[in-house]
Amino acid sequence: MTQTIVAAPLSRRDQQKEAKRLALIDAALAVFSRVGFAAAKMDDVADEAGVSKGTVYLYFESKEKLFEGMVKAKMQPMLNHVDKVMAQSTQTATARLRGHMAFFYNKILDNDRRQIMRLIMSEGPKFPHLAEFYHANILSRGQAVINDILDQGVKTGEFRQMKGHGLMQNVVAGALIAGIWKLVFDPFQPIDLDAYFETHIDLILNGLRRSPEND
Amino acid sequence: MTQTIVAAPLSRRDQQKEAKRLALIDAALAVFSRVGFAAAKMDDVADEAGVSKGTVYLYFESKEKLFEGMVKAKMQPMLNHVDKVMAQSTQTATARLRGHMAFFYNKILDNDRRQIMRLIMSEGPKFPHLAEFYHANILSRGQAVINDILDQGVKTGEFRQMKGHGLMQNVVAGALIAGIWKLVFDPFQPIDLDAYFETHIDLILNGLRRSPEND
DNA sequence: AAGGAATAACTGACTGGTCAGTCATTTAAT
DNA sequence: ATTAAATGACTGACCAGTCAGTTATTCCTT
Repeated sequence: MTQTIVAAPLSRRDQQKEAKRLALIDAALAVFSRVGFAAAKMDDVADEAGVSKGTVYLYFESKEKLFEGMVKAKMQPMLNHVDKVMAQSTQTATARLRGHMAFFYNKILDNDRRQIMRLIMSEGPKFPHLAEFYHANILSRGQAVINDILDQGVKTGEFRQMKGHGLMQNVVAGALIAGIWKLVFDPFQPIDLDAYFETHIDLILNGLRRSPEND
Repeated sequence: MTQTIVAAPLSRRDQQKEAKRLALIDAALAVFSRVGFAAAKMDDVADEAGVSKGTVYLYFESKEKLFEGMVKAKMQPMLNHVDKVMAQSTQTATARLRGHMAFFYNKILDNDRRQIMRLIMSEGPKFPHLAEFYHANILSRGQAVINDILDQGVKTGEFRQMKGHGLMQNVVAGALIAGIWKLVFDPFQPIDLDAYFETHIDLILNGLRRSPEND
């Protein structure tokens, strides 16, 4: 007998609804990744999620809302991690930067998130809402982490003081390009992400490092 | 009286045709940039070029061919420059890298080419032909230049020897991200390309430089 | 516990609008 | 007069979004 508890009961129905919502989000990512927003068919999303087209509209009021909902849902889990990294200030800045970048390559550049990154670049100008959300929630947090690490490095003397306009973008640029390259040019010239990562971190750490010429 | 010369006569008609072809290419770039490939209407391209839709099909056999033709036409002029840079080996590698990057920011990242870059990223996976063309003709040339400069730098002792997988991508990544940022996130967080360029070249040159720790 | 009403979830045929590509006709250049 | 270029109404396919009808779940009564 189900007791009437204060917290949400989460009935069979609600569980199924939630599962279906997730299935729709996965289907949407798959279809949008494959063909882009404009060419994606709601029927295909429905098929891929194992429901009829009408059902999609019970969960998302339009194709645009589906797209936005999918991006938000897929990005949410990233946000938690960021705070964790912020708290690691016991390590050296060098170690933190390396650790954060490694996380970036492993988790943010996994296939799902790579696709979303590409979709934001493709569709961003047509969905200012979405570009703004992505900037406010994802990018600005990433920026905060990198800047925190860079500031620490300057304080400890690990890194030199740089003027810094666009420093954060330059520090992570290599990783973003790796993600894009994988999606677009890998068939013609594959890259090995592990080796690429080492080059990236080596180049950037050395670029940031205090050195005789830069005092 | 038009004499029958050996070289092409280039009649009024041919001139007009050529002009119309260029107008169509400009119109295509404008429309595709605005809405992407799938959402672009041939009618809009025709309007923007000042012709009727039927005319577009006299010049390009399909929407896809128009897209491909536009990208190729807009990228062709870049190719000449590259060879020029290759020949500048009298300068130091540092100066050449700086010069080439400056060119990159000024010319390759101008608005037209930025848009094309974004279109390649967006539509590349759906147009393998095009991604391949872009890779074979544009990227591989850019790569050759950068690698040539890096090799020279190592020989002269300006740069340290790096293992180098993905080195070229990492060296130019900052510039590509700048272009994308301008198109997608500038409304929310503008970047100043001049200051950004200085940060980029400073970080990379220092990263490449021989330094006591890296011998 | 069973039957049955009430409600929520789901379905897919249909509609209205859109658009790539065609072609009979018109206009312009030679 | 002949040939090339351009037009735009038209066609056929396609697809986002709707909604009347169907099925599954829950709740209520006895």
